[in-house]
Amino acid sequence: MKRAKKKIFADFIAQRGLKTTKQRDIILDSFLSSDRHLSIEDLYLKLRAKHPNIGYATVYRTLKLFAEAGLAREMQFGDGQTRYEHVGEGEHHDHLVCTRCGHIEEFENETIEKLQDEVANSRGFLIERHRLELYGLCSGCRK
Amino acid sequence: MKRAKKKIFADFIAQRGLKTTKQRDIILDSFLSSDRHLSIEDLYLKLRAKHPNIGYATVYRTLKLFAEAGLAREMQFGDGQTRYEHVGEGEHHDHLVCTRCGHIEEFENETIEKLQDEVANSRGFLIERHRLELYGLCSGCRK
DNA sequence: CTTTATGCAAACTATTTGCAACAAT
DNA sequence: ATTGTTGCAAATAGTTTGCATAAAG
Repeated sequence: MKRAKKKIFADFIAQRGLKTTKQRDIILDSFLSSDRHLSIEDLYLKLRAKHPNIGYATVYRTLKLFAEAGLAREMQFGDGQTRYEHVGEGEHHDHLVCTRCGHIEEFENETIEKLQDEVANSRGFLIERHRLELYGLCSGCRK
Repeated sequence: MKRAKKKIFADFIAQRGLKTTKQRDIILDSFLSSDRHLSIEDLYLKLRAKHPNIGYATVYRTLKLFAEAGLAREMQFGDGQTRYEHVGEGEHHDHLVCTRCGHIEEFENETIEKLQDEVANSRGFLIERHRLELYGLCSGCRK
């Protein structure tokens, strides 16, 4: 799966006439073996630990490339930190966000999606995407 | 209704030992007679037209006060602009956002809310609040 | 060789803060 | 008088960009 995603990125790079670089390899590798909702800063710090001379700008630019390649998606959970979440093909999910510890869980619910479509239809809206986030205390933090 | 909200704010101000000022009156008045999802910048520009010497910082600070007083709620729709929406007591609604013209509509759906609670319960989450936004083309922009 | 990528620092955007002058109580 | 408020400019946080140098094709 990590292999498959690397392939996707390699193809994307090739097809756009871009170049394979050491940095992109490192960043992709680190991204793929990280938490599914990593903030840019966290990824940057994680990278710096092993590769002290990698630049912040490169991380930003490379994450944008991942997004264009369809490997990642930019997300904001309102804490002022942009996160990139891992994207699998065609998959979609929503989020539970713990306001205390920051833990993020994913969920899917067919019925909710269906109801959303109904709402949109009744208003003449054509939905492209949506976001649904439930904020509160995770089971761990409730105690 | 505008009157009622002004009363709420006046009470809030009094009860906190804060002061009534010309600026706060002007900003509240302008806020109350604006679009329900106004960006800070839009409000600022609107204000500047009549009151050229009002400061950006004052607008920021005052809007935060409105939020604390329960008159407004801070919202982000991902375009880098913070908006403040009007809040009525106990009311909650979600949003349809047009990605082309920026139009924002509100909707409510009991069933979706109920399903959200179920999801949260099944994960042991205690929901404090949620956000649901449907992005796409509004009826006008579909043509 | 030619073109793209990198790292750094400077630029930018949205927002917040310090502070002296000012207004409300 | 006292305390909170304003407007400005400077500070901050997150992100983007210009550019000379370096690396990939």
